[in-house]
Amino acid sequence: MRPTIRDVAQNAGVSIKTVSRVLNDEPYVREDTRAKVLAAINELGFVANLSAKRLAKGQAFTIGLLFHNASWHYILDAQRGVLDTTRAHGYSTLMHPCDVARSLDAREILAQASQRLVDGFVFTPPADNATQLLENLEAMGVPFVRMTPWEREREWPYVAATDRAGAREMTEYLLQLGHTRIGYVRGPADQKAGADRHDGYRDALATAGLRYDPDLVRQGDDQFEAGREAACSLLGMREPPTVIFCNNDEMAAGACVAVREAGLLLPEDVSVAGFDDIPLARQVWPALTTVCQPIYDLAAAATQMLIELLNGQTPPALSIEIPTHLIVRASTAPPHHN
Amino acid sequence: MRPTIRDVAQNAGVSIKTVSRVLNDEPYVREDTRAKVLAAINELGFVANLSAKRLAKGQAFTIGLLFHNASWHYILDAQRGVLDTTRAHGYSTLMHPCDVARSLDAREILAQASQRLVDGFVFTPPADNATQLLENLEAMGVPFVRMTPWEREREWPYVAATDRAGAREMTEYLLQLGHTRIGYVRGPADQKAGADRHDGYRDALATAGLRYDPDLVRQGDDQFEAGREAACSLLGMREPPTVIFCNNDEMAAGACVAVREAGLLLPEDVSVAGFDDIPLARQVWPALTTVCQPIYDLAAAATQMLIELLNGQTPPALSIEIPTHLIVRASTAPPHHN
DNA sequence: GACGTTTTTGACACCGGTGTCACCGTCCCG
DNA sequence: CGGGACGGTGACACCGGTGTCAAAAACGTC
Repeated sequence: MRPTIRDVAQNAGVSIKTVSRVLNDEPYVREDTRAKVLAAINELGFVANLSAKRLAKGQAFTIGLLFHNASWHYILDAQRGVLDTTRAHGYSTLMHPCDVARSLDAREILAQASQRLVDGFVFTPPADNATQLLENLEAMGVPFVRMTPWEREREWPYVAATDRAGAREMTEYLLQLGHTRIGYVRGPADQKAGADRHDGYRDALATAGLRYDPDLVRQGDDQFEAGREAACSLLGMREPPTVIFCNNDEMAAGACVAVREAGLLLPEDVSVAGFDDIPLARQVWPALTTVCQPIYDLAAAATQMLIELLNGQTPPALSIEIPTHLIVRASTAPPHHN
Repeated sequence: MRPTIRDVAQNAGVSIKTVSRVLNDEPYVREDTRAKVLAAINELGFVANLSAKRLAKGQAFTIGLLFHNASWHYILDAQRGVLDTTRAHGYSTLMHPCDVARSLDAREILAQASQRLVDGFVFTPPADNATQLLENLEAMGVPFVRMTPWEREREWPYVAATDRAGAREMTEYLLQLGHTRIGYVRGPADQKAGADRHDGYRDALATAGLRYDPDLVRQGDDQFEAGREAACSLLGMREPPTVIFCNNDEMAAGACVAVREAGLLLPEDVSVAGFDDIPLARQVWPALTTVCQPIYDLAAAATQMLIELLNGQTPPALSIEIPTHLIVRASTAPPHHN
């Protein structure tokens, strides 16, 4: 049998409460008592039982990380950001791939909170269509932080990248290269981040005095295949765009394939740009010009904020925006004039 | 306050033990009693507290998933396989990115078991150099299953793909295309799976009556950059290979870039082949010829086996091999004869 | 109706920690 | 020297379930 706190107490000749004090670095323990207890702990090889602590404290010391689609590359970075932060605070992380918009999954999420499996949640996008779920969590007093921009009127905490500014910067760069017909592949309709990027694209066009042309815009679901299809459709136009800017890198990789399949040269005939800067962006040829979104930092910040909320502290801010930056690689070039 | 089992008992007019019986579908509860209890549960919105159950049962109902490098694409598939299986059995999964060969990380893994955070572990490769850790776990009575081939003399359970046969099949396919100088990029030296694949490569050469030429072999660490460097080195030889077969897809993607950078056509001048069939294999251009390793199934099988071990059952087998299969895409072609 | 067997139920200890509060011993001060 | 403040400690209830075991109820048999 593994030793318990009672065994340690007996071995050290003190009460269990005193052992507990030593374990938790509480004040009011004399130095020599502390030493006795530590010696006993060492001698017995005692390690505290987390389940007992959780029960007694009424806390799980665990946060749930919700994400939609495990095939999304950036999830790995988000996971690392969350895991590193929780670990640093002595918390655990419960991964939960799910679709927050599905009521079945929403019920399961609420159950995890009810079962005291987790103390709070970090949502990665897309989580913009789960108002009902969020309201339920709020009513249950279960805190959460979302990794996605959010309208201001709700006081729900979030951490986001400067999506709009990032997309504007990319579009300005493309305009500067000389492109005037810039194809755009949007993300899912229900995602605020995607909408913001789209707005950034429009901002840059407007500033440059160019008309926003809906014919140059396609809708995708952020997956590779959607990027390929959207690009294929854009390239099939009578007057196709000279560059295709996608809502994320995975779709941009798909667009690259579509360019190749159309028998065109990349980037000489058509340029392609992405968003996110996931590892894939460097692993395709030519490497993708993209907007770097520091997902690890976003995730770490979201987790930090959540843990502060759990500890009853007031985080310095309930919304954080982390800047993106343009990364120019080889998939973009000035337009080909024939 | 959330209702407890005592509230339910009071509301239903029975003892807490009877409520517990209903919750756990134990026999010896009269139908009408069960109905009364269920009604009370419903009325109060009672959900059992998992922490209490864990303490009482002395089990965490959680397994730890250990993996080395979160940037490896196949980790996502492995995660899904593990998560789906644990969830189906009412278990949770604790992700733990770590380097099992580092003693600091090994200590943390042992601590997780001591703290009763987890009941057992699934190891994803590389975990071939952690004998010390595995022996400690065995001594503590903490079960584990490894996703990697393993020598037979140790009775440690594992789940693996048919790495050797898979690499042989690929090499035979390349030979059949007409290649005779087949470059090979090995995986890390301490991984059994990599060694097996290398053996499969040699098997096929031997069967075809070709000499194994160490000059055509490079060593990589399974990352993109290593594949690029290895391929670059191979292509710089006086008589370079006509195809480069890599230990995994990520290095193969790197090799593709090296071919491009050398100003060569892929696959007309040089072919490239990978192993694993991760999503990346379909997202580069041309799509990679590779060996499909059903990682999801491997992970699910490993988890299933672990849970059976935890429940004191004897799994049907303590080692499982899951077949791989060749996937021919566009990155391979007959050699260019000039 | 008495009795043995099987089903159904409850009292209560227990899992291994934490929180509350009373108590003891010192020290300081008037 | 009495009394208040405070550092240090322990007794014990408590967190919310599960396991044990004995008692009660239901059932069948003669």
